[in-house]
Amino acid sequence: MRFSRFLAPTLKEDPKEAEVLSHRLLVRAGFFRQHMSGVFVFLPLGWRVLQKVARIIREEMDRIGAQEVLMPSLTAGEVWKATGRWEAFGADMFRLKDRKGRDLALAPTHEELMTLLARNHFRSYRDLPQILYQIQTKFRDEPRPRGGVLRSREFAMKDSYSFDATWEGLDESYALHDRAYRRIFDRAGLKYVVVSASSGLMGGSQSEEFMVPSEAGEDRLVLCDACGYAANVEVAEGKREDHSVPSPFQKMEKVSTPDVRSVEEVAGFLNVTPELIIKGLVVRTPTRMVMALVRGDRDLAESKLQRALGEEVRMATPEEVLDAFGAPIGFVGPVDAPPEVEIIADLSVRQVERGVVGGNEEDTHIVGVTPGVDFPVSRYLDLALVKEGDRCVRCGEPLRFRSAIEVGHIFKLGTKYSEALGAFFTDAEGKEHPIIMGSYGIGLARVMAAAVELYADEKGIRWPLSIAPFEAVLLDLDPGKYGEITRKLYTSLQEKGVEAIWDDRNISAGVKFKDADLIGYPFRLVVGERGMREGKVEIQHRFDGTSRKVPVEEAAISLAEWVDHERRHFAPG
RNA sequence: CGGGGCGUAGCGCAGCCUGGUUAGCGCGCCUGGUUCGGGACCAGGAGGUCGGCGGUUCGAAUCCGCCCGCCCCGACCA
Repeated sequence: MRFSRFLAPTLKEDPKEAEVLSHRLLVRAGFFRQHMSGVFVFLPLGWRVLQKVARIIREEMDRIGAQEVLMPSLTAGEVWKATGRWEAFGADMFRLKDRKGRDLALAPTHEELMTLLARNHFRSYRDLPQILYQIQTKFRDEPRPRGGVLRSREFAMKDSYSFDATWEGLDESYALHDRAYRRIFDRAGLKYVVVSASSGLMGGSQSEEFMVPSEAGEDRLVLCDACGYAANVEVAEGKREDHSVPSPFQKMEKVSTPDVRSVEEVAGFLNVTPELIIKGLVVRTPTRMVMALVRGDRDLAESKLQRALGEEVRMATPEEVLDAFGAPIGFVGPVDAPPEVEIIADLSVRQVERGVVGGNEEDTHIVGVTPGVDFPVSRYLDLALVKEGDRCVRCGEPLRFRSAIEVGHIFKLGTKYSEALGAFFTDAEGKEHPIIMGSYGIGLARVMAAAVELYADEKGIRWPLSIAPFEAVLLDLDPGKYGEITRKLYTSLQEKGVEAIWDDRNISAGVKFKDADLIGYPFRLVVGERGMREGKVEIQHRFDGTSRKVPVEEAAISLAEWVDHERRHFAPG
């Protein structure tokens, strides 16, 4: 490819819509452009990277016996209604109607369609296990797209689904994916950690996320450097250093707290520390209302509560709270709560004596209350988010917190979708059972952005060889004089299987160097006056800057060998 | 959805507060010339519904109202 004929519009200045490093660099270097909020046009460079990532994924998915298919993006509303996700997805799902007025959706994911496929074709235990996957565009109307391609509304995703007859089979399919994912991310050159994650509702299910530590990431990780414990904050456990705090309140009494709602406000108003305050969070499940209590210095971990309740959980709306408690959010509490509302508390609450709770009356709190004495608690569980200062549950060492980009997620679905959509198989005894499923995703553009975040330097991007848009660039500094020599070099590199682009533009050398650094090709071969006086060209490695000068005749061979050597770092296995 | 910021040439910005000639600057683009190993120089040139609609005014990029879009923080997010 000649650069002069290649669409790679590089920019000298940062695009103003871009904040995070990878977004700025990828736009500046001409990999993609934004079309609208959360939607991108991938230019040749960006598309090449995506295809490289896709190729690695395909090879590794095929290696575990998965079969590639392609599902539609345009889907019938009924299938989502059948599993309840027509409602569950809410505004996150792009919806439309066809000319006959039929409900349609742009698929945000494909469990439903894959399950339907399984229902039609996997009828016997003899048909199982199976793994199907696709690389497909997903649509989610994110409330707030951000970080460029890190969270977008239309994005390419590899999603696979496993179908098993037994739970042991699911474990096996899950393990296959775990191994495949490690190989994929290793081959893509990423540094990542595998953390346990929220598995949602399908009780006992396992779920792990593949996370690339980066300030640009939206997820928070809890890590233990001593023993290797790693988890998403949503589910992380910690050893608490909680201690109880003496209370200034002698007896239980109502106090007027006009317009004092949050823990900070209450603490300030009553002149006590947050450790004396008990927060009451009201949540809804599909079947009931629950009040979760957490000590004022901690935050509720919704996914922990969800697991404890075994049902989908969401925060109750202000109206629902007012309805049930007769008091607005901010003043509700466990004392004289409606009897049908179960009161469940985080461990930290047990430490509170003569503390403060909401009064279930506007502008009122109750002080001097003790859990278990002044109000009932049906059970004490770990329901709080781990916080700074907590220690590792396994080894007791201090925990570390980090932001990260979620590039992959694997988890055991169970039978939720197969039951809802009637995907049953017949066992050896002729009995029917729901197919046991797993679901596994990788965000292709996130892999791209994560690599940029990981390795970029002040000059620009530094691609891992395996996902670079081109392996090498040939800088022809004087096309008039050395054009023919460079052309030959280029041809010979092609013959040797090195994927190169030839910068033949008739512009000053500085621009070519800057662009090459910005775009981040792993190797750069320079043909210019300085070297050619001695009949030599320069080959430089972008990553560490090492370079060699070699005679022109040996240049192609030498580069090809170097590239080949480098490829082994990213080789499968 | 709450809070904040922004919208002026392909890109990045100034001008707006305090209304008044042909709306500027840098980059990029075009033509000619000189350069040629780290974002060259000189000369000439093209390119604008000042996000949209409405209002105030003799006069609006500038003031007022509504709307749209984009970004950031938060909320939200198998």
